[in-house]
Amino acid sequence: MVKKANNIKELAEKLKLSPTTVSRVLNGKSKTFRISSVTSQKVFDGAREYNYSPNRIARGLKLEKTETLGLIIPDIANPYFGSIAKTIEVEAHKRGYSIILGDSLEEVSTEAELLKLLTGRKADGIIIAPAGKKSRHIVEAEQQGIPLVVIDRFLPDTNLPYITTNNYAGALMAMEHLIEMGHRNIACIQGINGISANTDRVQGYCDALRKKGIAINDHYILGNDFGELNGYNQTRKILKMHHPPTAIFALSNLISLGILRALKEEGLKVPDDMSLVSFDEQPYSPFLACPMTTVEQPRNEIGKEAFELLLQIINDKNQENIISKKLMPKLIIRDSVKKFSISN
Amino acid sequence: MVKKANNIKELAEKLKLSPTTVSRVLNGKSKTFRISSVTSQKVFDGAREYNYSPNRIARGLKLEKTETLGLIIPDIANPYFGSIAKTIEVEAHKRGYSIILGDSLEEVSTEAELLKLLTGRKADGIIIAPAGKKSRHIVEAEQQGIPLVVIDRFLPDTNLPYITTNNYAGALMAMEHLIEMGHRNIACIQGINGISANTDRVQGYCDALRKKGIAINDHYILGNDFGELNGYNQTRKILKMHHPPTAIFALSNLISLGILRALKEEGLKVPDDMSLVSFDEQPYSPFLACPMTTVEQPRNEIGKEAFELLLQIINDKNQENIISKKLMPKLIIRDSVKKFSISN
DNA sequence: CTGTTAGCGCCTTCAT
DNA sequence: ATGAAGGCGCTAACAG
Repeated sequence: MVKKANNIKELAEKLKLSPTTVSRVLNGKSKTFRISSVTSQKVFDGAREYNYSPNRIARGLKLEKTETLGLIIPDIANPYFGSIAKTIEVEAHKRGYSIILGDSLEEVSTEAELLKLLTGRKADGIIIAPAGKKSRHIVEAEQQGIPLVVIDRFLPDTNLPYITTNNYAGALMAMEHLIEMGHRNIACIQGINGISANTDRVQGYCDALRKKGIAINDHYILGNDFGELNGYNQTRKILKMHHPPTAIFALSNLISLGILRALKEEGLKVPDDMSLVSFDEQPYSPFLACPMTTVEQPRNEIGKEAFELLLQIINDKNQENIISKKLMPKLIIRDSVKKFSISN
Repeated sequence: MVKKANNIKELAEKLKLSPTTVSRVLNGKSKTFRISSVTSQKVFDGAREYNYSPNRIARGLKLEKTETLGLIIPDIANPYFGSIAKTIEVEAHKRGYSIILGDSLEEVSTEAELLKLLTGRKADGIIIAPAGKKSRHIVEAEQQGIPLVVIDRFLPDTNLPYITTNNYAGALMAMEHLIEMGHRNIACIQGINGISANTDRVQGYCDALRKKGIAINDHYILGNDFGELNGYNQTRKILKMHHPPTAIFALSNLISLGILRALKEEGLKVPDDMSLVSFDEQPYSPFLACPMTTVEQPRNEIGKEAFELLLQIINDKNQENIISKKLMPKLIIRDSVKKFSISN
C-alpha cells in the first residue's frame, strides 16, 4: 500500500512542519511568505510522496468560494447545447473551475430545482439556457447574489446579462435567400412562442417579407415547440393546406428533422417538392438526401463569451462594463432551396 | 429586500431554537427525536420565510459525502455521449445527486487531471468513459477508494466494473447482414486500436467473415481513430485500392460522417457505388442521401445501468454482487446496403 | 521565515 | 423533547 496523507495536518506532521506552511507552499505563496526553497521543496516532494491532494470541500467552506460553476441546459443530448457545454467546460477547466451540469428537461420546474440546488452547493456562478418564458426564479437566484449569465436567449423584462445569437439577423439572412431564389409563399415552423430566440427569428421572418412587399400570411406561421414532433406535425398540416407554401423556414435543427420525416412519409423531395432552410448547422447537414441550407449559430463563441462574461461578473467589483452580446450567425447555402425563375 | 437566513445558526436564533433542532427537523428526523409538531412546523415555515437552504459544502465536509458524482466523457458534443450524459444526470438528480461534468477531449492527460480534481472535490463516485488504452490513472483513483464505473468500453487487465454495449454482437449482426446481402469484400474502418469497444467490434467483423468461410484481407481493416477525419482519410485510401471493397463497415457515427464526405467528393453514391453500415444510430440516420443501416447502442440503458451500479458500489458494504454488463445493441436496417444476387 | 489559533456551517455525541 | 460543544480540513489573522 502506498503511503498516504489524508489531510494537511497529517502531511504537516510527517514533514515536521505546520499546516500553515504546507498550505502556503501548496498555494504558491512561498514567495510572499519568503519560505525557504528547502522547505518548499520538502512540501512538494512530500505531497507527491504521500499522494496528498487538498480537500476542496474544506477549502470551499473556508474561502467561501468553490471554483464551481453551474450549467443549466434544456437538453444536453441536443448537439447544439452539447457543443456549447463542451466549450464552457473546457474553458472553465483551463481556469480551474469545475462544472456542475443540470439538464432541465425543458421544464421550468426542474430548472427552478436545479437553480436552488446550485445555490445550496455554493456555485460561484451559473450559466443558464432558460427552458421557458418564466424568469422569476432566475431573477430571484440572481438577486440572492449569485453571478449569472443567460445564454441562447435573453429574458425580456429583466436585466440579466446574456450571450445569444443575433437571431433576428439570422432569420433575415435565411429569408432573404429564400426570397431571392424566387419564393413568395414561405411557411415558418417556430419553436416556443414567447421566448426571445423564437420571437426574434419570427420577427426576422416577418420583416424580410415586409421589406420585399410580400404580404404576411398568418397561417404560414405555425408551431410551438423546438422539438422534432412539432416539425413533423406542422409539416403535415402544411401539406394539407389549400395553398401550400413552396418553402419552409425551420426554426431549429430538431424541427427540420421532423419536417424531413413528414416529407419522406409523403414521398416528397427537397427541394423539388418543398424548399427548406433551417436554423442550426449540424455535422450531417451536408450529407442529407438534399444537402441543407442552414443558419449556423456561433456555438463556440457563445460558450466562450458566456464563460468570460460570468468570470468578469464574479471577479469585477465594478459591474459597469457588463455587456450582453448578440453574436452574428452565418448562412450556409447548400441545395435545399429550389430556384424559381418566375414568381410563383 | 426579502428576509434571509444565511446559515442554520441565524435561522435558529430567529426561531428561538437551537441549531440542533433546526438541523434535525430539516433532515427529516423529527420522528426520531420526537420533536413536537409545533416546533417542526415552525422550522419548516421559518426556512421558507427566511429563504434558508443548507450549505451543502459544510454538510459535505462534516458528513464526508457530497452527493456529487463525477462524469468524465471524451467528447460531450458527440450526441452519443450527450445522450448518455443526459440519462445519467436525470437519474442522478432524481436521487439527490449532482453531476460534475468533465470533458477529457479524448486526451489521457486531461482525463487524469479530471480524475484528480474529482478526488479533491470529494465526489462520492465517478462514471468514466475512458479516452484511451491507458488505465493506470483510473485504477489508481479506484484504489484510493473512490467508487468508479467504466462505461462505453471496459479496461482489460483491470477489475473495474463496467457497463458497455455488447460490441462483439453488434459487429456480428452488422456483418451478417452485409454478407447475407451478398457482400464478400468488406472494409472495416476502425477507431482507436487497442481499446475494448474497438477490439470487440473488429473481432466481430473477423469472426463473421470466418464463419462464412470468407478470407480476411488485412488491408481491409484500417484506421485508428473514432473521429470524422479518420473516416475521411481511410475512405480515400480505400477508393484508391486495386481491389476496392464493395462495402464499408464504420465503427462510429463520426467515422461514417467522414466516409460520406469522401464519397461525396468523388461523386460516389451509397449504396450503388459503395455499401455502408455504421455503428451508432443517430436522429438523422433515416434522412441521409441514402438512409443508413446502423447498429444502435442502448444509450439510455447504459446510462441508467451505470448509475445504478455506481450507487450500489457506493452504498453496499458487500461488494460481491457488483456485476458488469454488456448490453445488446440493435441492428436497424435501412437502404445503405446494396443487394448482390451473385457473389462478387 | 515559520507557527498557533480561530472559525467557515454543519451534524452528532453527549448531556439534561 | 431540546441544547451545548466539538470537530470535519482548510486558510487567514495574528504572533514571533
